Amino acid sequence: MSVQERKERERAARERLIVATARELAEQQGWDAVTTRRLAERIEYSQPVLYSHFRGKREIIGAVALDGAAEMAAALRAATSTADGPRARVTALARTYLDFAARNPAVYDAMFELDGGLAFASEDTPQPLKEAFAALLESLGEVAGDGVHPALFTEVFWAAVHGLATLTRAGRLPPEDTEPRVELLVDRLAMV
Amino acid sequence: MSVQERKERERAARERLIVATARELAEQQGWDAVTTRRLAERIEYSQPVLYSHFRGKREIIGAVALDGAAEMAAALRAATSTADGPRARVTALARTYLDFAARNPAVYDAMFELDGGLAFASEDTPQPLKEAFAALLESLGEVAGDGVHPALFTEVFWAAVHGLATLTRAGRLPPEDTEPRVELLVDRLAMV
DNA sequence: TTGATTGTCTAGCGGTGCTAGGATCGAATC
DNA sequence: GATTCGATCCTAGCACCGCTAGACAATCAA
Repeated sequence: MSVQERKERERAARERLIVATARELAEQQGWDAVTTRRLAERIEYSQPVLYSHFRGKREIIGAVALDGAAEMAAALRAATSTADGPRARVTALARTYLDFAARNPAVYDAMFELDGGLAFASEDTPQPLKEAFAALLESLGEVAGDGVHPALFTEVFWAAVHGLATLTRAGRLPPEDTEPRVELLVDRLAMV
Repeated sequence: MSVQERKERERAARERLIVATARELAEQQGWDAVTTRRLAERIEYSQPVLYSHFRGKREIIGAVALDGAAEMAAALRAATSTADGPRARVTALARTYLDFAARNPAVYDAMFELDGGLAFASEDTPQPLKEAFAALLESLGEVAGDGVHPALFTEVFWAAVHGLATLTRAGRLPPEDTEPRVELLVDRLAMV
């Protein structure tokens, strides 16, 4: 019995290795560089091994996205917990969000730009994604304003920050003015 | 001399055909389906012909993006010109923008999601892109509010609408509540 | 009519995601 | 301890991708 358990442990470890390596490679050289061959070579197994863990490349991207979502949720929660007052929490939230996107571009892409085969905004949305959205909702709901549904407000605020993140990273917006943009956004949207 | 002119006309027509076909194919089956082979087959020429017009696939995407930018700029201008009052203009602008993105997803992707090799936010940004941004700036500058730089306000508003467009299309946001989102956004951001 | 130039196509390169089928290895049985 | 047998993994290969070299045909100038 113990033999089988050991095998399962090793298998789980290898799966984590695959996801971590994919993420690392994506952050280093972009997702285009994450080919099944390169990934297999880095983990020192042959290509088909990847397919014994994941249905295909898209599922690997999805796994990276889930890891990222959990990490981001934790970062957001940490940032908002140390700020006092609803207004300060929202500012910290926005800054942390944009900071995460800027520091982990490949992970952010996996979460929101690429197709990782994940379900969003439905019942079978994976827990880490719900968790990340809940972290947003928690702080943003406080400043939605009277008569505005917290979820609706969160969606709009999130969309705005997401837009800033992606347009900046894609070179559509010059990165220098990020801070005044955040201030303007919070100033106008948050009804403190 | 006339012979050469005819050839140039035919060549230009073929280039337009390539771009239009690429756009059509992308809207029908997504950009993944736009391969150089399929595209060549559709225009009834061999693959290398494409490379006598464009450096590669990315440049074809860029051409579609430029077409789309001109079209979008025209749509935005048309929408704002028939609305009266700054507030109504901004609402019309946002609705038209989201409508364009929803109706032309592949073109929108070419403009903002994919790499078309275009320069943004710099001197050598192609004219149609500048034009589209100018159309945004024209209406949004009116409602930026005192002491807020119009360009900064435009960037933030644009990012918000862009976020709504992409998150909705990627299934990250349910599409039903688009209208209340727009209203909330205009309500809060526009200082009428 | 000849020769050069322009235009286009066939064929092929190295790469991609993914998979079928055979080899190998380790655990359980005799 | 030898033998069976099933799980595990790898080699080899498929069809497709973006892109290009070089052969070929059509057109023009002399």
